[in-house]
Amino acid sequence: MVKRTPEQAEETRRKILAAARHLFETKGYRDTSIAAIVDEAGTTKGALFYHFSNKEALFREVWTELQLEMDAETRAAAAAAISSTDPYAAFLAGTRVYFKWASTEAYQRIVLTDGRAVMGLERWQEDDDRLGRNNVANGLRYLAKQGHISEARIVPMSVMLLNALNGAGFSLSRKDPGVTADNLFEAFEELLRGLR
Amino acid sequence: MVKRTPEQAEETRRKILAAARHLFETKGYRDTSIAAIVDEAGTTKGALFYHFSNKEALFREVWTELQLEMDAETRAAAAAAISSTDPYAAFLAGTRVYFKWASTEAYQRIVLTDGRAVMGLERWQEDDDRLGRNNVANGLRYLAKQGHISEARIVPMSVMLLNALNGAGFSLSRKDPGVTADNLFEAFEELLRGLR
DNA sequence: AGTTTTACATACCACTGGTATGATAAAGCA
DNA sequence: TGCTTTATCATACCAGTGGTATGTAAAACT
Repeated sequence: MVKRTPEQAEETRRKILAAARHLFETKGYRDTSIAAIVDEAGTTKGALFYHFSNKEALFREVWTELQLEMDAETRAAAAAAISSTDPYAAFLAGTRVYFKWASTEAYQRIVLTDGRAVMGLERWQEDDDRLGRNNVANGLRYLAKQGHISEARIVPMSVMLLNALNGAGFSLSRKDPGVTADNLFEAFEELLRGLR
Repeated sequence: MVKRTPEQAEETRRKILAAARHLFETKGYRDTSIAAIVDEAGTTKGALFYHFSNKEALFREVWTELQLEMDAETRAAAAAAISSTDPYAAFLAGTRVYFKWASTEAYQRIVLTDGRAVMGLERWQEDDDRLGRNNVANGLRYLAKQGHISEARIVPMSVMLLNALNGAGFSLSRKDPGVTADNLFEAFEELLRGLR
């Protein structure tokens, strides 16, 4: 049988995505061959190239999947932590969750490491802007309205703080001596609250 | 003629390195084939694989070359800027130079983007520690001795500040609206001086 | 002078991402 | 219901890739 019902087709597409995500997360983009993906998914190259135009497009879908999950979780955490006493609370809750993501091997491999190299810089920046950076910028905008940070600094600060968190994630997973998750995040909080 | 004098051999090795560097900088690791490198270098695959064990080793040499150049320049700038009035002066001078490097396409491609993806994380971290991060950590150690920053924060802060600068470099070269080199670096300085 | 070693050049190979073609069952239509 | 079309793959194939094996000539050494 070669033709399936739409539900069956959707299922094979899902299987391919799952296999690709698993392999990209554990072995990285370069060391994951199309053959390995379809093997793990239990299908063939024909199916893969029918559902995805090429390896890079498949990767981009996995990338987006991860980013959307991260985005939803951080936004939810920030929204849940809005406080009337501490204006930093919501922002810090969101960044804390992001930091947790940035400490996972999956996020590091797919988003922070391979993402930049595989997708061109242009595309990576486009999409990255929409998610991580926009969230940080929005958080900072809120703090700026309260007068805790300069309005003109929102953009540069959002870039730097987001990358600071990325670096913190790498540092944690590389087990730098004397570094823990709390340790790192407190340092980040100090960095943030130090802004005028 | 197939065998050359040692000087000639060193020359072809140099040519291969130069061609590889040029192509890695402009096209990236993945889009640069061995054939293209030896073509630009005016030699053959035999020569390349005689001088370098594989494509990754060749890349790592280019990577190290760039890092050493950056390292020398930043250290020199920091040393030249030591001031008796402002304890931050030397550190800021060094980071300013590093920021300049982080804004170039070459450094972004080779060190910040492809380096992580090509070399494994382990190797990248090893070498990165020796250079960029160690310099930042030393600068912070100096500030800590003067009491401008907590001793316990040196490691986490060095990671985060270095990555903040990397992000700033990307932001600049991507021409984020309302962002300039001075703009970004002033924000970085604010971030640093805000630390207790 | 003869032998060994260095510095390549060339031919070759397994594998890769991607394409072209073929096959078959579902869906649309008369 | 029968016929055609089309969606969903499976298979065979291809150009290009990083890497290896082999050949070879000049330098270096004894």
